[in-house]
Amino acid sequence: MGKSERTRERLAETALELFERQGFEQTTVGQIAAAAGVTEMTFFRHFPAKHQVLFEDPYDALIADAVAAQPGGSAPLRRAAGGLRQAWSRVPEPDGDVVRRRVRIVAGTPSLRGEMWRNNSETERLVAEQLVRDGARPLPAKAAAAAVLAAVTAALLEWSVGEDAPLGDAVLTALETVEGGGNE
Amino acid sequence: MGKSERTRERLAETALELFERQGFEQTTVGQIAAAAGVTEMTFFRHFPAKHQVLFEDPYDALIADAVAAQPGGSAPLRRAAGGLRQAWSRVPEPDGDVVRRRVRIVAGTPSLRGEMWRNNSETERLVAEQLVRDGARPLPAKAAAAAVLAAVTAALLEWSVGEDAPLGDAVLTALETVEGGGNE
DNA sequence: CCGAAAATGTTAGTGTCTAACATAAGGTCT
DNA sequence: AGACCTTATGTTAGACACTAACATTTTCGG
Repeated sequence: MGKSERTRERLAETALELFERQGFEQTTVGQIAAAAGVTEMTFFRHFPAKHQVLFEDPYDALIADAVAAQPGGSAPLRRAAGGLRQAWSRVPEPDGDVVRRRVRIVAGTPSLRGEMWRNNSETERLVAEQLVRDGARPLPAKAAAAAVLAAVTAALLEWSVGEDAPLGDAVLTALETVEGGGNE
Repeated sequence: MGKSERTRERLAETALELFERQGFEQTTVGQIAAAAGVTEMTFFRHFPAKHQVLFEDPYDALIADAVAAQPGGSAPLRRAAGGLRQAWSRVPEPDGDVVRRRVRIVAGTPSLRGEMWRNNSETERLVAEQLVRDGARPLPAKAAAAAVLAAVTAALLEWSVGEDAPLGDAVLTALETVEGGGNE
């Protein structure tokens, strides 16, 4: 394990603690760096922006693949939802509660919610692309991708502030809401 | 018409032109202010942030009301979609092409897409609240609200970059995609 | 025309983030 | 172990978005 990874780890953990204690906006990058024993510049060498300490998800490719693996012929929304469901079943329940702590910060900070969405938009693009490749028109493809990802994101945010219901349940409920939404 | 409104108008128009010509990120607030014949400070007196020159929508309340007016008893997603459809029918087709020009900028600037989402989150909250008031559980309510608004937003973005199909068509297509998504 | 209120200007500062260059720390090979 | 190269970190300087406090001008009703 290189020195770089250790520093990165230390910065991420230190930042999370400070955010929890005094809020995201009230915490300066200088404080994080000092508390981790490095300089401000070093922080930006490891994370391109302050908020990026909270966003490290390699799920994008996984989701796009799962969408591609969905059976063709059904409606875009159904394919997208099915893909998300399958991708979800392959990912282990989040490791520790680090994910929850991070999302909790995001949920409580408006500017970070915006960042989360921006983060999602790459995934959204990949999913929509897959749907188009499978015969959907561009607009329905994008609408379906956006809707499904928004629902899952909503589930994630809701889960983070709740007590300790499993994340899997929240995600499934959200998917059922969009997918089976037409009939009661 | 007070002087304040005239200055605000001038700033918004000047900003839009500069954004179109050289991009949002490449345009500084100082440039906008100078081109409009005022100071940087004056800009921030009229708009709390640089990106806010592009976001002036008073639709929130309208949408929430329309959702509230939906017939009870059906699924959250259907109520939300119906509300959006109804709200849409009450709003006149966008005035000039100023809306399109603005959204086009947003569509082409990742950080602004994030801001757009953050802007939507208030509307999302109101819609979800209405759904809960009408008997839905919190999570399905939030998922439905997020999904429907995300779909409409996707339609808006797609419309802005397209040639000149009517915005109404795009919105209806997006709503049909989420609402009738279960069956093909 | 006068005076209060609103609009704008000035100055100074904080915080995020970038770029260029300088130093230190790590490991490799002989 | 010691020279050597790579990688991690430090330093300095600066652009830009935004805020706060105070000064100045402009507008407008009486």
